[in-house]
Amino acid sequence: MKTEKVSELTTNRLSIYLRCLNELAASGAETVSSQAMADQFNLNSAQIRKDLAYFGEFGVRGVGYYVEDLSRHLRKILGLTERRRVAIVGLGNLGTALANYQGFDYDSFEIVALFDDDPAKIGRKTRSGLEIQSDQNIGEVIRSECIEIVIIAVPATAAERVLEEVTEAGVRAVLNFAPIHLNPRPGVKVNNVDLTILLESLSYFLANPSDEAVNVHHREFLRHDASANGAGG
Amino acid sequence: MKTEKVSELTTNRLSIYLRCLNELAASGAETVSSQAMADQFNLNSAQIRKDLAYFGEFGVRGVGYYVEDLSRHLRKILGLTERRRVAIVGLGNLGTALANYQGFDYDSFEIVALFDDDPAKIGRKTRSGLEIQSDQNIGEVIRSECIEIVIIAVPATAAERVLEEVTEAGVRAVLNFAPIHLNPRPGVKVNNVDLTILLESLSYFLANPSDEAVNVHHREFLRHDASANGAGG
DNA sequence: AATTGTGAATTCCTTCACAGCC
DNA sequence: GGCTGTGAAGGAATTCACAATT
Repeated sequence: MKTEKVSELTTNRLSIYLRCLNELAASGAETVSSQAMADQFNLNSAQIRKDLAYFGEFGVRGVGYYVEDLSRHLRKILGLTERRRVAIVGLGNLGTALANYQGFDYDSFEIVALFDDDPAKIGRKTRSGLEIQSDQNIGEVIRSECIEIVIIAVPATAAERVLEEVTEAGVRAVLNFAPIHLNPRPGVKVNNVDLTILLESLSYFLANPSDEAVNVHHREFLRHDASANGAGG
Repeated sequence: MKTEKVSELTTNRLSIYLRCLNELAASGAETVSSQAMADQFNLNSAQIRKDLAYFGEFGVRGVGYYVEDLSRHLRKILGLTERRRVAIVGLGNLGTALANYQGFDYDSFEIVALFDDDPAKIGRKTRSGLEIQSDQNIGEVIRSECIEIVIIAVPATAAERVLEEVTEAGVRAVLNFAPIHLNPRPGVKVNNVDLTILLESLSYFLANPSDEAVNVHHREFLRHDASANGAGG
């Protein structure tokens, strides 16, 4: 186990490995080798071993990794053993979709508050029964509800101010869907999903034919991109 | 102007520069220096100059870049001078939100078809008046409507098959929101938005306090992922 | 004087290759 | 024999620093 700083490229891959392990566990596999995982994602087995080695020695030589055991370790490393309270700001199309999205792991992420500035929306409830609140109260509610993660789904023009407010209230983790570069203060992390960049990247690809498309794809996936995605701030 | 292969990290940044130039143009600025742009996004001015230099010599020494001129070049490079026809597959919460999303540049991206496999949804129209079609016809419609980009917003279990079908129909650019790793065939590009990875990355950050948060943030944003990115696949 | 364009240096990330262990 | 963990090598992306240009 090393103490040097771990790259976000590495930690993002941990999520991918965890997903893989979940599937393996569901299919009844007891152990898995780094090579087997690497094959699934078209990446290098040494990279998987190295990624894991930043956090400990989880494998057994000659055997591989015990699926359940490694899964438990990764969940711990990723902080998924605690449930994080999440708020969504901006209940337009995207915000509403996210509020109703069934794909989150509700053991790890619980949406507990919704904010909007449109009086017509305030007081409405989403399918899950959660009520949309006035964004006048953001700071107060974030504190009282112990919200740790905020999803920004407001227009670009409002995003900066929202970030400012939630940061002021102590939030240190933000997922931003507004197509704008946000400058968080030190100690605050913003992950960006920038649909404009993602689409323009496809446009570039279509406009500039290349014969190495697959390799490009794989590299970018496994680095993210964070990209997340996409885009980041 | 070089002929070597351009990294996707570079081309994604072009989108960011273009957005910056749009704002500058709106504010009436005639020229801009790489340093001025770099300041806005907390990145290195040499990187901007180098990114641009892959595609030509757009600047004037001692002056900087002419905003309108560089903007035009970037739009051309990114293929935004042509309008791409887009389809969305899967009209759940997310797909519907995307179908109604107002943030796209409609000069460059036009949503022209919606597909779902739920008989209850087929025939319904979105706010924009576009009708949801049966996904039985995906291939046929993609060809007849000349669709170049497909947005996958179906559950993870269905994503692989959708990719297969649209690829078979000739689509080479895909934006995937399903939380699964897709293996596109050569010549097909898939950009991924993996909300699971993006959230888990925030969870990791919260679980592992570090004092270098801001730097990490900036680096990841400007590289993306990815992420798209967030996440990629 | 200011700013670009770029070779060189640096930093970061990935892959190789093998010793060590089961 | 098979597989992990990792030092060393290789490759890629960023940043430095300066010559070239207006």
